[in-house]
Amino acid sequence: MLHEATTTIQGVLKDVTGIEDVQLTDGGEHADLATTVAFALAKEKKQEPVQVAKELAALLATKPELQNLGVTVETKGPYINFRFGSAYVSEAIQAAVKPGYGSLPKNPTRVVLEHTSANPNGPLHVGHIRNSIIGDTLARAFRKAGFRLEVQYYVNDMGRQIAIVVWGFDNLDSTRHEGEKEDAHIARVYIAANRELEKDPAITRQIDNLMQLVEGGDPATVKKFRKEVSRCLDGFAVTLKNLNVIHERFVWESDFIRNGDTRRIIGRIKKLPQVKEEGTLALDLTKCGFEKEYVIMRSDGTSVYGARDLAYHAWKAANFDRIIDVLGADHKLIGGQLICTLRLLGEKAPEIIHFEFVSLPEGSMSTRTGKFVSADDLITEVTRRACEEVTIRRPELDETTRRSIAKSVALAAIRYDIVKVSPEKSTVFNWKEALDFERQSGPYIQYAHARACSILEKAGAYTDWYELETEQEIALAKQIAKFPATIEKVISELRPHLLATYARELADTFNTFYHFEPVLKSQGKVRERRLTLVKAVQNTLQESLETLGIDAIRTM
RNA sequence: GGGCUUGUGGCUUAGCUUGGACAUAGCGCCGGGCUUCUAACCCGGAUGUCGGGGGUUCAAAUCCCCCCAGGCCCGCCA
Repeated sequence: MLHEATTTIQGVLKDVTGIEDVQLTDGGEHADLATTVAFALAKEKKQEPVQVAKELAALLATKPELQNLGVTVETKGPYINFRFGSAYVSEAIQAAVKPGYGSLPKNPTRVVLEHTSANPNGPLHVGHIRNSIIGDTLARAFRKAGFRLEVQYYVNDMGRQIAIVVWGFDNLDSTRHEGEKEDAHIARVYIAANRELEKDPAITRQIDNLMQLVEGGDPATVKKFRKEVSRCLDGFAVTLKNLNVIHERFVWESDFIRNGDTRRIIGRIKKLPQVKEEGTLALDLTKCGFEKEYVIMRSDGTSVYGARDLAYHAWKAANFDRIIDVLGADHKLIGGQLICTLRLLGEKAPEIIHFEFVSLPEGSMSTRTGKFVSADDLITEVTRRACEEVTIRRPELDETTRRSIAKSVALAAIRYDIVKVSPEKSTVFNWKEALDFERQSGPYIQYAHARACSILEKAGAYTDWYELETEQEIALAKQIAKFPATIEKVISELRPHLLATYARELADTFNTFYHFEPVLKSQGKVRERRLTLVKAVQNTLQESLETLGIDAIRTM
């Protein structure tokens, strides 16, 4: 809706001004869309901007494209303002009441999206799930935008960390505690092993040996690595399911050793003019602005992470049209090196979304030292708090229903709290905010949706009526009309937090409407058009919430 | 030391890519609203040198330069 109207206005502006790409801005309270093109034209024509705007607006008003859309043009000083008419509003509502509103036409582009990919040496913590939630929300937006998408988790199953875990299981007391979750068990052994390693650095040699054995394919060692990594992934699966995060495929790093892909890509790297073979195998990437050389192979002949990651990305490039990775900001340098190397090899490079770190008030999180808040603990605590809240608000409901609502509310609180912040901001984890279910939260948006559901349920049968009248009705409809353009923007800019902002603003607008415009108590056409509008907002909120990976519950 | 990045009312945060109309909203604070469609809500009020300083421009939170502060990175770890 908004997208089409914007394109039409831009087209007309281009015809009239001759300027190729006239930017339209949100008009705020002045208009639905606005342009400041008069400033630039004024300079060219050596006239006053106000005068130029006036003349331009008069000319624009005669254009049939705008008249057909019902767009009115006016000026306020040098600003040219466009306001959409009733046709725009009623068309928006007609579209918005239909299931699947906001979906974009099918797109044949095959996209692979990698996210989370945490090392399997301990449970997912609140830093890791920032990755999961950004990635999963983006994945949902891509699906909604019609793309063919596969979501992958890259399992780093042969890193040093895993060797340390395996060493711990071989050499330390590592019996699993009663009821201990697998990933928590792995972390406990990993932390203990690191303590030993600190006391006795000679253990490093045993770790190196394990790494050589696993890369060489020693069956007993490979089996041990696989066993512990699998157990950790079983733990992750529970956490990810609770967070409503979905991966289509888990891709194991070691597979790229076993199937020969790593060897082959190293062969190709050796032929590059930038290669440096001096004990290690490395690349000179000064061409891309990197001073440090990029090491691919150790002097003992084993590959480093970068080599396997190159093999993985070459495989993705061969099977998909677009590659998107969600990675922590600590991967910025190696991400750049990876892209540079893939380009040198003539391969498609990934688009990487980096997000900044989540730390604790007392400092950075660290699996190695056991300083972290696990995602499981977060889920448990937020769910407990949600249960209390539901019990206070809805004592008449049975326990099963209350628990079910609390679970959805907790998920909403966690996912929304994380996705609403721009990825480039580093954050400090805060229990008070995590446990807040009020404004600017997921539950707030769920509540607006449940409220709309409640009205519709009490309304009974009505006939759709798309002609709106009052200021509040029209404001709400215009907000609803922005949804498809928001999905489009999320995927073109790879910024899922825009959807979080949108959904919250839609809930705000609806709540204001709710308090000023009675629906069920109004009569005749007014009642019908308001019910139609409530249906449209309910559906748009539902589609928004689902794209955010949050349950659009009907009562709470 | 070098690179990347962030800095917006007491706290959290949008806007910055694409410069324009009084800088967005929440928490907290002050005042008001539940016999009325779900108050996880709404309405009103106070609170800002948009880190600091230069520059570009008719116009800068937004672009450029310098400085300050925080985060991340600079490994034959991943």
